[in-house]
Amino acid sequence: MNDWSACLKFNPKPLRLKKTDTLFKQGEQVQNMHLIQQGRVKLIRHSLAGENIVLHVATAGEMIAEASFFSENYHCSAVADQPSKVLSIDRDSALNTIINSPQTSQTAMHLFAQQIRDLRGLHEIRNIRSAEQRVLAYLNKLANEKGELQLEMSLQDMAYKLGLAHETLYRALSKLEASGKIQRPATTAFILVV
Amino acid sequence: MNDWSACLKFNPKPLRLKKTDTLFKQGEQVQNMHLIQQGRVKLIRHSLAGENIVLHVATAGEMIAEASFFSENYHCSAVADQPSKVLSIDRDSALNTIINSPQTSQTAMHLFAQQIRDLRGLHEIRNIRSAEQRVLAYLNKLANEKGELQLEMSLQDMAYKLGLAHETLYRALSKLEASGKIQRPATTAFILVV
DNA sequence: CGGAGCCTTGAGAGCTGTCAATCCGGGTGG
DNA sequence: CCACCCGGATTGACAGCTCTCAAGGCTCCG
Repeated sequence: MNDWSACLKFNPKPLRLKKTDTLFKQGEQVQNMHLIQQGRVKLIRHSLAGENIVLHVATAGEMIAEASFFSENYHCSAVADQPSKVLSIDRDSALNTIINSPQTSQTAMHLFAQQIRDLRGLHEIRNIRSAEQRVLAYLNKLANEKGELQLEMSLQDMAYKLGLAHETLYRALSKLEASGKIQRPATTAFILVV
Repeated sequence: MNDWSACLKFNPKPLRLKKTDTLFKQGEQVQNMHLIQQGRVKLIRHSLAGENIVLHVATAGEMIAEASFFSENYHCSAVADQPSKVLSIDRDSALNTIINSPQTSQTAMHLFAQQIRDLRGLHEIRNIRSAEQRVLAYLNKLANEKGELQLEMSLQDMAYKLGLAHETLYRALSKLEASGKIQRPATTAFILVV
């Protein structure tokens, strides 16, 4: 759903993370922003009681720490939940670039607006009660004009995004396929039938 | 959750809408952005088949048309679903202001980042399966440091945001009150008990 | 006074979440 | 090269929670 190519302007550094690798820690000074290209990163807040609250699970295509963009310290930690590829952007230089270049400033706002639209869209889809209809709406959103779709994430990630138990997603997909509404050339590839 | 005071820089015009009043129509040229202060506005897309798809229901505190910020035409219509108060900001002047003033540019990005954080937070709360726990998490998020909270929307709106049937929300609130976890001085006022 | 919209509560069906077991493919260490 | 392990994908069974449908009370407003 996202096209981060515009981010190339910000001179990103590619990173590779193994599971449990830490991207940044709560309280540290903000140095970078990150775009997740592949994998899954958990944002965790350590409470005083020692509990770890999962604030967010960021998946491929998401930008993290944009909330920290204007803050001096990270207010949560980021830990890879899977082997992941991340683009890292130096925050200060990005901030300077944005401030000094109206052009770049617009680009940045585009990215933000894009995220907002995506989140709203997902929110609306999650208001659909029926698992089958919800899944169908999501596939429709992601598919190209031919109705084809190669999922860029695991089915479990998709289930998470849709707010479904993964078992429920599997069953919904089976039913959709059985009723002929979709075809599955591969596990994570789909074709929507009119 | 939002503080739009920063928007005063953009010289907003206050509007009042009755139910069914149209804020803007799909296809029209984008002229304004809007902040909803009170009420509820539906974003509707008119499909070729003549169906009206509800893209989003925006409630108090939300900014709409920021997706259209960089687009020439509205790609959906906005209709008041309730008597509403809206702040209207001239899009071109806002755009100019933002482009020419690094300071204002940052303000705008703050607003966007804020929206993203809010949406993510809501998303995470909606991953909580139990209605009771979900409601409690939401109340916690909205309450002040004393645990007090005056809801700025109807319970039905809250149910919508949480992805619950309103009946389910009523029941969850009753149970929370019965078990002593919250108190309700008024229908839409709450006190969280430790 | 009447209507509209919101709040509330009841009853029942059905869908979804949970628990469990199995299969499968890729990656790793021996 | 092979056995092993881990995580994802599937499928089954079942309980329980949430949704839906219904009905009634309440408040605000014309």
